[in-house]
Amino acid sequence: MSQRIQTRDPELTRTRILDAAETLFVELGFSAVKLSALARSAGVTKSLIHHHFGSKEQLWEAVKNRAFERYFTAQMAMLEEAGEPNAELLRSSVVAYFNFLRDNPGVVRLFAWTHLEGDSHCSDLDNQLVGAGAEWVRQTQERGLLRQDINPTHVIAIFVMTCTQWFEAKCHHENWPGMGSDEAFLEDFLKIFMEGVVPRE
Amino acid sequence: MSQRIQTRDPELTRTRILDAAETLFVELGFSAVKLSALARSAGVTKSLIHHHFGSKEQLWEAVKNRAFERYFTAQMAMLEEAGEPNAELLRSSVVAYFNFLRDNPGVVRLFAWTHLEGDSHCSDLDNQLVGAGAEWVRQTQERGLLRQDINPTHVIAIFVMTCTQWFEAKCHHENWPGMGSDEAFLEDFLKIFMEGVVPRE
DNA sequence: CAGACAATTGACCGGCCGGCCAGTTAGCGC
DNA sequence: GCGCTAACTGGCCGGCCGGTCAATTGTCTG
Repeated sequence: MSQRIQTRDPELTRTRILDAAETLFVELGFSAVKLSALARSAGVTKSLIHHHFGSKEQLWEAVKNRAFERYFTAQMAMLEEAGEPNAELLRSSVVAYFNFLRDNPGVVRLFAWTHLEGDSHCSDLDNQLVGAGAEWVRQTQERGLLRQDINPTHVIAIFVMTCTQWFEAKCHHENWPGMGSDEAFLEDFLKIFMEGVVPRE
Repeated sequence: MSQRIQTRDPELTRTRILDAAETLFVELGFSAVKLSALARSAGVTKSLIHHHFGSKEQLWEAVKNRAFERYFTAQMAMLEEAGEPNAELLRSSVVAYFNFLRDNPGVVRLFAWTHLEGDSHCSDLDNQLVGAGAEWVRQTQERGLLRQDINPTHVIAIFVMTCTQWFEAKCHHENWPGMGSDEAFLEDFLKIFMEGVVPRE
Protein backbone atom coordinates (compact mmCIF):
# COMPACT_ATOMS: atom_id res chain seq x y z
CA MET A 1 0.00 0.00 0.00
CA SER A 2 2.61 2.53 -1.02
CA GLN A 3 1.81 6.23 -1.12
CA ARG A 4 0.85 7.94 -4.33
CA ILE A 5 4.03 9.56 -5.63
CA GLN A 6 4.44 11.17 -9.00
CA THR A 7 7.75 9.93 -10.31
CA ARG A 8 7.53 11.17 -13.88
CA ASP A 9 9.78 8.21 -14.55
CA PRO A 10 7.83 5.92 -16.86
CA GLU A 11 10.21 3.00 -16.51
CA LEU A 12 10.05 3.10 -12.74
CA THR A 13 6.28 3.42 -12.81
CA ARG A 14 5.96 0.46 -15.12
CA THR A 15 8.11 -1.59 -12.77
CA ARG A 16 6.10 -0.50 -9.74
CA ILE A 17 2.91 -1.59 -11.48
CA LEU A 18 4.44 -4.84 -12.69
CA ASP A 19 5.74 -5.67 -9.22
CA ALA A 20 2.44 -5.02 -7.53
CA ALA A 21 0.59 -6.88 -10.28
CA GLU A 22 2.88 -9.88 -10.00
CA THR A 23 2.31 -10.09 -6.28
CA LEU A 24 -1.46 -9.96 -6.64
CA PHE A 25 -1.76 -12.19 -9.70
CA VAL A 26 0.48 -14.80 -8.11
CA GLU A 27 -1.62 -14.71 -4.98
CA LEU A 28 -5.12 -14.57 -6.45
CA GLY A 29 -5.00 -15.48 -10.11
CA PHE A 30 -6.08 -13.32 -13.01
CA SER A 31 -9.80 -12.92 -12.55
CA ALA A 32 -9.82 -12.44 -8.80
CA VAL A 33 -7.55 -9.40 -9.02
CA LYS A 34 -9.35 -6.03 -8.98
CA LEU A 35 -7.68 -3.24 -10.88
CA SER A 36 -8.65 -0.80 -8.13
CA ALA A 37 -6.83 -2.81 -5.46
CA LEU A 38 -3.88 -3.24 -7.74
CA ALA A 39 -3.69 0.50 -8.38
CA ARG A 40 -3.83 1.19 -4.66
CA SER A 41 -1.08 -1.25 -3.81
CA ALA A 42 1.13 0.02 -6.65
CA GLY A 43 0.59 3.60 -5.51
CA VAL A 44 -0.77 4.76 -8.86
CA THR A 45 -4.15 5.55 -10.37
CA LYS A 46 -6.15 3.02 -12.28
CA SER A 47 -5.89 5.19 -15.37
CA LEU A 48 -2.14 5.02 -15.24
CA ILE A 49 -2.26 1.26 -15.47
CA HIS A 50 -4.33 1.55 -18.61
CA HIS A 51 -2.00 4.20 -19.91
CA HIS A 52 1.03 1.96 -19.60
CA PHE A 53 -0.42 -1.47 -20.33
CA GLY A 54 -3.66 -0.98 -22.21
CA SER A 55 -5.81 -3.51 -20.42
CA LYS A 56 -5.89 -5.92 -17.52
CA GLU A 57 -5.30 -8.79 -19.92
CA GLN A 58 -2.23 -7.16 -21.47
CA LEU A 59 -0.85 -6.42 -18.02
CA TRP A 60 -1.23 -10.08 -17.12
CA GLU A 61 0.70 -11.00 -20.26
CA ALA A 62 3.44 -8.55 -19.37
CA VAL A 63 3.71 -9.96 -15.85
CA LYS A 64 3.98 -13.50 -17.17
CA ASN A 65 6.53 -12.57 -19.81
CA ARG A 66 8.78 -10.83 -17.32
CA ALA A 67 8.58 -13.65 -14.79
CA PHE A 68 9.19 -16.38 -17.33
CA GLU A 69 12.13 -14.55 -18.81
CA ARG A 70 13.66 -14.37 -15.35
CA TYR A 71 12.99 -18.07 -14.86
CA PHE A 72 14.48 -19.10 -18.16
CA THR A 73 17.64 -17.03 -17.86
CA ALA A 74 18.21 -18.39 -14.37
CA GLN A 75 17.76 -21.95 -15.58
CA MET A 76 19.87 -21.45 -18.67
CA ALA A 77 22.67 -20.07 -16.53
CA MET A 78 22.50 -23.10 -14.25
CA LEU A 79 22.54 -25.40 -17.25
CA GLU A 80 25.46 -23.69 -18.92
CA GLU A 81 27.73 -23.83 -15.94
CA ALA A 82 27.21 -27.58 -15.80
CA GLY A 83 30.42 -29.36 -16.66
CA GLU A 84 31.23 -32.78 -18.00
CA PRO A 85 28.26 -35.14 -18.16
CA ASN A 86 28.03 -37.68 -15.35
CA ALA A 87 25.45 -39.04 -12.97
CA GLU A 88 26.62 -36.96 -10.01
CA LEU A 89 25.93 -33.82 -11.99
CA LEU A 90 22.37 -34.94 -12.67
CA ARG A 91 21.90 -35.30 -8.97
CA SER A 92 23.14 -31.82 -8.23
CA SER A 93 20.99 -30.41 -11.03
CA VAL A 94 17.92 -31.85 -9.37
CA VAL A 95 18.98 -30.35 -6.06
CA ALA A 96 19.60 -27.00 -7.71
CA TYR A 97 16.20 -27.05 -9.40
CA PHE A 98 14.46 -28.04 -6.19
CA ASN A 99 16.14 -25.24 -4.30
CA PHE A 100 15.34 -22.75 -7.02
CA LEU A 101 11.64 -23.52 -6.73
CA ARG A 102 11.84 -23.43 -2.93
CA ASP A 103 13.32 -19.95 -3.12
CA ASN A 104 10.93 -18.71 -5.82
CA PRO A 105 7.46 -19.72 -4.75
CA GLY A 106 5.96 -17.03 -6.97
CA VAL A 107 7.26 -18.74 -10.07
CA VAL A 108 5.66 -22.00 -9.03
CA ARG A 109 2.26 -20.39 -8.57
CA LEU A 110 2.56 -18.48 -11.82
CA PHE A 111 3.24 -21.72 -13.62
CA ALA A 112 0.22 -23.27 -11.98
CA TRP A 113 -2.11 -20.44 -13.00
CA THR A 114 -0.93 -20.56 -16.58
CA HIS A 115 -1.28 -24.33 -16.72
CA LEU A 116 -4.89 -24.00 -15.63
CA GLU A 117 -5.45 -21.34 -18.26
CA GLY A 118 -4.09 -23.74 -20.84
CA ASP A 119 -1.50 -21.12 -21.70
CA SER A 120 1.48 -22.54 -23.56
CA HIS A 121 2.89 -19.35 -25.00
CA CYS A 122 6.21 -19.64 -23.17
CA SER A 123 7.02 -22.70 -25.23
CA ASP A 124 9.80 -21.19 -27.35
CA LEU A 125 12.20 -20.52 -24.53
CA ASP A 126 11.03 -23.56 -22.65
CA ASN A 127 11.62 -25.94 -25.51
CA GLN A 128 15.14 -24.58 -25.85
CA LEU A 129 15.75 -25.24 -22.16
CA VAL A 130 14.33 -28.74 -22.15
CA GLY A 131 16.05 -29.52 -25.41
CA ALA A 132 19.41 -28.59 -23.91
CA GLY A 133 18.73 -30.62 -20.77
CA ALA A 134 17.64 -33.65 -22.73
CA GLU A 135 20.68 -33.41 -24.96
CA TRP A 136 22.86 -33.38 -21.86
CA VAL A 137 21.12 -36.53 -20.61
CA ARG A 138 21.55 -38.18 -24.00
CA GLN A 139 25.29 -37.57 -23.93
CA THR A 140 25.53 -39.00 -20.45
CA GLN A 141 23.60 -42.05 -21.60
CA GLU A 142 25.98 -42.47 -24.52
CA ARG A 143 28.90 -42.63 -22.14
CA GLY A 144 27.17 -45.44 -20.32
CA LEU A 145 26.68 -43.40 -17.16
CA LEU A 146 22.88 -43.46 -17.38
CA ARG A 147 20.70 -46.30 -18.55
CA GLN A 148 19.89 -45.99 -22.22
CA ASP A 149 16.41 -47.46 -22.43
CA ILE A 150 14.73 -44.23 -21.29
CA ASN A 151 13.68 -41.19 -23.31
CA PRO A 152 16.01 -38.34 -22.20
CA THR A 153 13.18 -35.82 -22.24
CA HIS A 154 11.25 -38.02 -19.82
CA VAL A 155 14.19 -38.00 -17.42
CA ILE A 156 14.05 -34.20 -17.35
CA ALA A 157 10.26 -34.18 -17.14
CA ILE A 158 10.12 -36.54 -14.20
CA PHE A 159 12.32 -34.57 -11.88
CA VAL A 160 10.97 -31.20 -13.02
CA MET A 161 7.40 -32.35 -12.48
CA THR A 162 8.06 -33.89 -9.09
CA CYS A 163 9.80 -30.77 -7.80
CA THR A 164 7.10 -28.53 -9.23
CA GLN A 165 4.24 -30.52 -7.77
CA TRP A 166 5.92 -30.73 -4.39
CA PHE A 167 5.74 -26.98 -4.02
CA GLU A 168 2.57 -26.41 -6.02
CA ALA A 169 0.48 -28.71 -3.86
CA LYS A 170 2.33 -28.09 -0.62
CA CYS A 171 -0.82 -27.09 1.25
CA HIS A 172 -2.38 -30.36 0.23
CA HIS A 173 0.14 -32.96 1.26
CA GLU A 174 2.13 -31.21 3.95
CA ASN A 175 -0.25 -32.68 6.52
CA TRP A 176 -0.17 -36.18 5.11
CA PRO A 177 0.67 -38.63 7.88
CA GLY A 178 4.38 -39.36 7.91
CA MET A 179 5.29 -36.69 5.36
CA GLY A 180 8.76 -35.28 5.95
CA SER A 181 10.40 -31.92 5.45
CA ASP A 182 11.56 -30.45 2.14
CA GLU A 183 15.02 -31.87 2.68
CA ALA A 184 13.82 -35.32 3.75
CA PHE A 185 11.52 -35.59 0.76
CA LEU A 186 14.16 -34.46 -1.69
CA GLU A 187 16.60 -36.97 -0.27
CA ASP A 188 14.13 -39.84 -0.65
CA PHE A 189 13.19 -38.72 -4.14
CA LEU A 190 16.85 -38.68 -5.11
CA LYS A 191 17.35 -42.17 -3.70
CA ILE A 192 14.64 -43.50 -5.97
CA PHE A 193 15.40 -41.32 -8.95
CA MET A 194 19.16 -41.80 -9.02
CA GLU A 195 18.89 -45.50 -8.38
CA GLY A 196 16.37 -45.65 -11.21
CA VAL A 197 18.40 -43.84 -13.83
CA VAL A 198 21.87 -45.30 -13.40
CA PRO A 199 22.55 -48.61 -15.14
CA ARG A 200 22.41 -51.83 -13.12
CA GLU A 201 25.79 -53.48 -13.00
CA MET B 1 -27.46 -24.60 -22.27
CA SER B 2 -30.37 -26.79 -21.28
CA GLN B 3 -33.90 -25.49 -21.48
CA ARG B 4 -35.64 -24.07 -18.47
CA ILE B 5 -37.80 -26.89 -17.12
CA GLN B 6 -39.67 -26.84 -13.88
CA THR B 7 -39.04 -30.19 -12.30
CA ARG B 8 -40.44 -29.59 -8.84
CA ASP B 9 -37.91 -32.20 -7.81
CA PRO B 10 -35.47 -30.49 -5.45
CA GLU B 11 -32.95 -33.32 -5.51
CA LEU B 12 -32.82 -33.37 -9.28
CA THR B 13 -32.55 -29.59 -9.41
CA ARG B 14 -29.67 -29.63 -6.92
CA THR B 15 -27.87 -32.19 -9.05
CA ARG B 16 -28.48 -30.22 -12.23
CA ILE B 17 -27.00 -27.14 -10.58
CA LEU B 18 -24.07 -29.08 -9.11
CA ASP B 19 -23.28 -30.67 -12.46
CA ALA B 20 -23.31 -27.40 -14.33
CA ALA B 21 -21.32 -25.72 -11.56
CA GLU B 22 -18.71 -28.46 -11.55
CA THR B 23 -18.22 -28.12 -15.28
CA LEU B 24 -17.79 -24.37 -15.10
CA PHE B 25 -15.68 -24.25 -11.92
CA VAL B 26 -13.37 -26.95 -13.27
CA GLU B 27 -12.97 -25.02 -16.49
CA LEU B 28 -12.64 -21.46 -15.17
CA GLY B 29 -11.95 -21.53 -11.46
CA PHE B 30 -14.06 -19.97 -8.74
CA SER B 31 -13.87 -16.27 -9.39
CA ALA B 32 -14.13 -16.37 -13.17
CA VAL B 33 -17.49 -18.13 -13.03
CA LYS B 34 -20.53 -15.85 -13.36
CA LEU B 35 -23.65 -16.97 -11.56
CA SER B 36 -25.74 -15.79 -14.48
CA ALA B 37 -23.91 -18.02 -16.94
CA LEU B 38 -24.07 -20.89 -14.50
CA ALA B 39 -27.82 -20.48 -14.11
CA ARG B 40 -28.28 -20.42 -17.88
CA SER B 41 -26.24 -23.56 -18.43
CA ALA B 42 -28.02 -25.39 -15.60
CA GLY B 43 -31.40 -24.36 -16.99
CA VAL B 44 -32.53 -22.67 -13.77
CA THR B 45 -32.87 -19.13 -12.48
CA LYS B 46 -30.15 -17.46 -10.46
CA SER B 47 -32.49 -17.21 -7.51
CA LEU B 48 -32.93 -20.95 -7.47
CA ILE B 49 -29.20 -21.40 -7.01
CA HIS B 50 -29.33 -19.14 -3.97
CA HIS B 51 -32.38 -20.95 -2.70
CA HIS B 52 -30.62 -24.32 -2.78
CA PHE B 53 -27.05 -23.36 -1.92
CA GLY B 54 -27.10 -19.99 -0.21
CA SER B 55 -24.20 -18.35 -1.95
CA LYS B 56 -21.66 -18.80 -4.69
CA GLU B 57 -19.04 -19.70 -2.09
CA GLN B 58 -21.21 -22.38 -0.51
CA LEU B 59 -21.97 -23.82 -3.94
CA TRP B 60 -18.24 -24.04 -4.62
CA GLU B 61 -17.78 -25.92 -1.37
CA ALA B 62 -20.60 -28.29 -2.27
CA VAL B 63 -19.06 -28.96 -5.69
CA LYS B 64 -15.67 -29.69 -4.14
CA ASN B 65 -17.13 -31.93 -1.46
CA ARG B 66 -19.06 -34.02 -3.93
CA ALA B 67 -16.13 -34.38 -6.32
CA PHE B 68 -13.66 -35.25 -3.58
CA GLU B 69 -15.98 -37.78 -2.08
CA ARG B 70 -16.23 -39.47 -5.47
CA TYR B 71 -12.45 -39.39 -5.76
CA PHE B 72 -11.83 -40.83 -2.35
CA THR B 73 -14.33 -43.64 -2.60
CA ALA B 74 -12.91 -44.60 -5.98
CA GLN B 75 -9.38 -44.63 -4.58
CA MET B 76 -10.36 -46.45 -1.42
CA ALA B 77 -12.05 -49.12 -3.51
CA MET B 78 -8.91 -49.57 -5.61
CA LEU B 79 -6.82 -49.77 -2.48
CA GLU B 80 -9.03 -52.29 -0.78
CA GLU B 81 -9.09 -54.74 -3.63
CA ALA B 82 -5.30 -54.78 -3.56
CA GLY B 83 -4.10 -58.14 -2.42
CA GLU B 84 -0.93 -59.40 -0.87
CA PRO B 85 1.86 -56.80 -0.71
CA ASN B 86 4.55 -57.16 -3.36
CA ALA B 87 6.41 -54.95 -5.80
CA GLU B 88 4.35 -55.96 -8.82
CA LEU B 89 1.25 -54.70 -7.06
CA LEU B 90 2.87 -51.31 -6.49
CA ARG B 91 3.48 -51.11 -10.20
CA SER B 92 -0.11 -51.86 -11.08
CA SER B 93 -1.31 -49.35 -8.47
CA VAL B 94 0.68 -46.65 -10.19
CA VAL B 95 -0.79 -47.66 -13.54
CA ALA B 96 -4.28 -47.65 -12.07
CA TYR B 97 -3.79 -44.21 -10.53
CA PHE B 98 -2.38 -42.83 -13.76
CA ASN B 99 -5.31 -44.17 -15.74
CA PHE B 100 -7.78 -42.85 -13.20
CA LEU B 101 -6.44 -39.34 -13.64
CA ARG B 102 -6.36 -39.74 -17.41
CA ASP B 103 -10.05 -40.66 -17.35
CA ASN B 104 -11.03 -37.96 -14.85
CA PRO B 105 -9.44 -34.74 -16.02
CA GLY B 106 -11.96 -32.74 -14.04
CA VAL B 107 -10.64 -34.10 -10.77
CA VAL B 108 -7.13 -33.08 -11.70
CA ARG B 109 -8.16 -29.51 -12.41
CA LEU B 110 -10.28 -29.34 -9.27
CA PHE B 111 -7.27 -30.38 -7.25
CA ALA B 112 -5.18 -27.74 -8.93
CA TRP B 113 -7.65 -24.94 -8.19
CA THR B 114 -7.90 -25.92 -4.56
CA HIS B 115 -4.14 -26.14 -4.22
CA LEU B 116 -3.85 -22.59 -5.49
CA GLU B 117 -6.53 -21.48 -3.07
CA GLY B 118 -4.49 -23.02 -0.28
CA ASP B 119 -7.52 -25.12 0.56
CA SER B 120 -6.68 -28.18 2.61
CA HIS B 121 -10.12 -29.01 3.95
CA CYS B 122 -10.23 -32.41 2.28
CA SER B 123 -7.44 -33.57 4.54
CA ASP B 124 -9.49 -35.93 6.71
CA LEU B 125 -10.37 -38.40 4.00
CA ASP B 126 -7.10 -37.82 2.23
CA ASN B 127 -4.99 -38.57 5.26
CA GLN B 128 -6.89 -41.80 5.68
CA LEU B 129 -6.15 -42.73 2.08
CA VAL B 130 -2.48 -41.87 2.19
CA GLY B 131 -2.14 -43.50 5.57
CA ALA B 132 -3.51 -46.76 4.20
CA GLY B 133 -1.25 -46.57 1.16
CA ALA B 134 1.82 -45.83 3.23
CA GLU B 135 1.01 -48.68 5.60
CA TRP B 136 0.79 -51.02 2.63
CA VAL B 137 4.23 -49.84 1.46
CA ARG B 138 5.62 -50.30 4.97
CA GLN B 139 4.44 -53.91 5.05
CA THR B 140 5.98 -54.58 1.68
CA GLN B 141 9.23 -53.07 2.91
CA GLU B 142 9.13 -55.30 5.97
CA ARG B 143 8.94 -58.36 3.76
CA GLY B 144 12.08 -57.16 2.03
CA LEU B 145 10.32 -56.59 -1.28
CA LEU B 146 10.95 -52.84 -1.26
CA ARG B 147 14.03 -51.04 -0.04
CA GLN B 148 13.66 -50.00 3.56
CA ASP B 149 15.64 -46.77 3.69
CA ILE B 150 12.79 -44.69 2.27
CA ASN B 151 9.86 -43.06 4.05
CA PRO B 152 6.75 -45.00 2.89
CA THR B 153 4.69 -41.81 2.64
CA HIS B 154 7.28 -40.39 0.26
CA VAL B 155 6.93 -43.41 -1.99
CA ILE B 156 3.21 -42.71 -2.30
CA ALA B 157 3.79 -39.00 -2.69
CA ILE B 158 6.28 -39.39 -5.50
CA PHE B 159 4.10 -41.39 -7.81
CA VAL B 160 0.95 -39.48 -6.95
CA MET B 161 2.66 -36.17 -7.58
CA THR B 162 4.24 -37.25 -10.85
CA CYS B 163 0.96 -38.58 -12.22
CA THR B 164 -0.91 -35.47 -11.06
CA GLN B 165 1.56 -33.04 -12.54
CA TRP B 166 1.70 -34.95 -15.81
CA PHE B 167 -1.96 -34.20 -16.41
CA GLU B 168 -2.13 -30.87 -14.61
CA ALA B 169 0.57 -29.28 -16.74
CA LYS B 170 -0.16 -31.21 -19.90
CA CYS B 171 -0.56 -28.06 -21.98
CA HIS B 172 2.86 -26.95 -20.84
CA HIS B 173 5.09 -29.89 -21.59
CA GLU B 174 3.18 -31.75 -24.27
CA ASN B 175 5.13 -29.78 -26.89
CA TRP B 176 8.51 -30.29 -25.27
CA PRO B 177 10.94 -31.68 -27.84
CA GLY B 178 11.06 -35.46 -27.65
CA MET B 179 8.16 -35.79 -25.23
CA GLY B 180 6.27 -39.04 -25.72
CA SER B 181 2.68 -40.11 -25.33
CA ASP B 182 0.85 -40.84 -22.08
CA GLU B 183 1.77 -44.51 -22.34
CA ALA B 184 5.40 -43.90 -23.27
CA PHE B 185 5.89 -41.50 -20.40
CA LEU B 186 4.23 -43.79 -17.88
CA GLU B 187 6.41 -46.66 -19.03
CA ASP B 188 9.59 -44.64 -18.61
CA PHE B 189 8.47 -43.34 -15.24
CA LEU B 190 7.79 -46.89 -14.09
CA LYS B 191 11.23 -47.99 -15.27
CA ILE B 192 12.86 -45.38 -13.07
CA PHE B 193 10.43 -45.63 -10.18
CA MET B 194 10.32 -49.40 -9.89
CA GLU B 195 14.06 -49.74 -10.32
CA GLY B 196 14.46 -47.13 -7.61
CA VAL B 197 12.20 -48.67 -5.01
CA VAL B 198 13.14 -52.33 -5.16
CA PRO B 199 16.20 -53.41 -3.18
CA ARG B 200 19.52 -53.90 -4.96
CA GLU B 201 20.64 -57.48 -4.86
C1' DC C 1 -60.67 -30.03 0.04
C1' DA C 2 -57.91 -26.86 2.93
C1' DG C 3 -53.93 -25.10 4.02
C1' DA C 4 -49.06 -25.39 4.88
C1' DC C 5 -44.85 -25.31 2.85
C1' DA C 6 -41.16 -25.81 -0.37
C1' DA C 7 -39.89 -24.98 -5.19
C1' DT C 8 -39.58 -21.58 -8.40
C1' DT C 9 -39.92 -17.13 -10.68
C1' DG C 10 -38.80 -12.42 -12.36
C1' DA C 11 -38.14 -7.95 -11.08
C1' DC C 12 -35.05 -5.44 -8.73
C1' DC C 13 -30.93 -3.52 -5.88
C1' DG C 14 -26.52 -1.47 -4.41
C1' DG C 15 -22.07 -1.77 -5.54
C1' DC C 16 -18.23 -1.94 -8.02
C1' DC C 17 -15.84 -3.68 -12.08
C1' DG C 18 -12.83 -2.53 -16.19
C1' DG C 19 -12.34 1.03 -19.06
C1' DC C 20 -12.58 5.91 -21.01
C1' DC C 21 -11.83 10.74 -21.50
C1' DA C 22 -11.01 15.63 -20.98
C1' DG C 23 -7.81 18.02 -18.82
C1' DT C 24 -3.38 19.18 -16.12
C1' DT C 25 1.51 18.86 -15.39
C1' DA C 26 6.31 17.98 -15.94
C1' DG C 27 10.38 17.12 -18.71
C1' DC C 28 13.07 17.70 -22.84
C1' DG C 29 14.70 19.25 -27.43
C1' DC C 30 15.23 23.52 -29.72
C1' DG D 1 11.89 30.57 -22.67
C1' DC D 2 8.64 27.75 -25.80
C1' DG D 3 6.08 24.28 -27.31
C1' DC D 4 5.42 19.39 -27.88
C1' DT D 5 4.85 15.08 -26.11
C1' DA D 6 3.98 11.81 -22.75
C1' DA D 7 3.10 11.00 -17.88
C1' DC D 8 -0.42 11.41 -14.96
C1' DT D 9 -5.07 12.68 -12.68
C1' DG D 10 -10.01 12.56 -11.21
C1' DG D 11 -14.29 11.85 -12.44
C1' DC D 12 -17.34 9.32 -14.72
C1' DC D 13 -19.87 5.54 -17.33
C1' DG D 14 -22.32 1.40 -18.87
C1' DG D 15 -22.76 -2.93 -17.53
C1' DC D 16 -23.16 -6.63 -14.88
C1' DC D 17 -21.98 -8.87 -10.57
C1' DG D 18 -23.85 -11.51 -6.42
C1' DG D 19 -27.66 -11.30 -3.85
C1' DT D 20 -32.71 -10.19 -2.10
C1' DC D 21 -37.62 -10.33 -2.03
C1' DA D 22 -42.46 -10.58 -2.79
C1' DA D 23 -45.41 -13.25 -5.30
C1' DT D 24 -46.86 -17.61 -7.62
C1' DT D 25 -47.19 -22.37 -8.36
C1' DG D 26 -47.15 -27.07 -7.43
C1' DT D 27 -47.18 -30.95 -3.97
C1' DC D 28 -47.96 -33.28 -0.07
C1' DT D 29 -50.59 -33.97 4.51
C1' DG D 30 -54.43 -34.35 7.19
